[in-house]
Amino acid sequence: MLLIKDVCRITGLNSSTIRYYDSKGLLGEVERSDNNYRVFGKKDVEKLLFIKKARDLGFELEEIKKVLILKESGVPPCSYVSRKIQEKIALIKKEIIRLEKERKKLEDLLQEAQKVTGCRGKICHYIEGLEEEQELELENAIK
Amino acid sequence: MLLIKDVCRITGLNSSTIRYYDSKGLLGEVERSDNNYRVFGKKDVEKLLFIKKARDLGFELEEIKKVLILKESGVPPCSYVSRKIQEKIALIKKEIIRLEKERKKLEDLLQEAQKVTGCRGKICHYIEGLEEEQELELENAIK
DNA sequence: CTTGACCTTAAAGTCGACTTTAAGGTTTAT
DNA sequence: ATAAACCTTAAAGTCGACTTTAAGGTCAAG
Repeated sequence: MLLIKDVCRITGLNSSTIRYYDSKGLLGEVERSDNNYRVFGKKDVEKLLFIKKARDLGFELEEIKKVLILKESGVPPCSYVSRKIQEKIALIKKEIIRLEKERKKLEDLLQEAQKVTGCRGKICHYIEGLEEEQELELENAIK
Repeated sequence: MLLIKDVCRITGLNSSTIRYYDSKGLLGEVERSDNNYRVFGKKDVEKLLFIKKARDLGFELEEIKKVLILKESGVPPCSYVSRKIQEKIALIKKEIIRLEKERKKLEDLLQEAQKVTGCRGKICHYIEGLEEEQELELENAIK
């Protein structure tokens, strides 16, 4: 019913992205016309819109593929999806904590380093953090 | 004074990583022995420790290279580094906000979807978010 | 009959920071 | 003399989700 450029228009996806998804097996069997053009139906468009949303939620193509395959084979994918969403939330929480630590580290560094007038440190005291402890170790290691 | 494996021991870096940094020009001119082995001095080890710290703070190799080159040519890299740190803090803030939105989105999705009993949606209502508005558009687009 | 707008595939390129592999040279100990 | 433990380079592989390129087939309009 639809050729690839129509599907691009409807979904907002790039034609090469759609072919890529197809090549990765996310669309199952896509119908072909006599001249070997892909012919997309309503189901295909639904799948593509689904893929787009799932990608936007941070799902990987492999995860999405699994969902689509479960669905295709009559198994409700909801529990899998629900679990994945919970995993993603957990990962995001972790990542936020990591970033907040990172941010604090950088802010502290900036604060500390700005107290100093002029340029200190072997290369740059902003990054080296003014420490001198490693000095001795290094000297010893070299000799 | 030091061969690469000694530098690995001191810095905790992999030998191929050190060679990689060298190949990218981060170490400047590294001395060579008669048999063409790299011979590292105190300065080189300092640079490598600096690179390690900077990488840990989220600096890219190209940024670090610039710092090292500034330093080498006698220009204090501090103002560049300070600016980069501020940029990184800004990026991290943005990223945290993005992740918090993402997290809220996923949590809302989970909450909403769990109200429903059984499996709804064309593929999975967890991801599709129960909406039906797009339905008509799609129907029209196909015909 | 040719131009332009479609469509196809396979393969390579992109991003960054490495890691791995292949093929080989050096040095030290046994 | 040979094995072990170093060292070297260039090139390819890795991760994921694409994008781009090259080379070519199809189809309708002018």
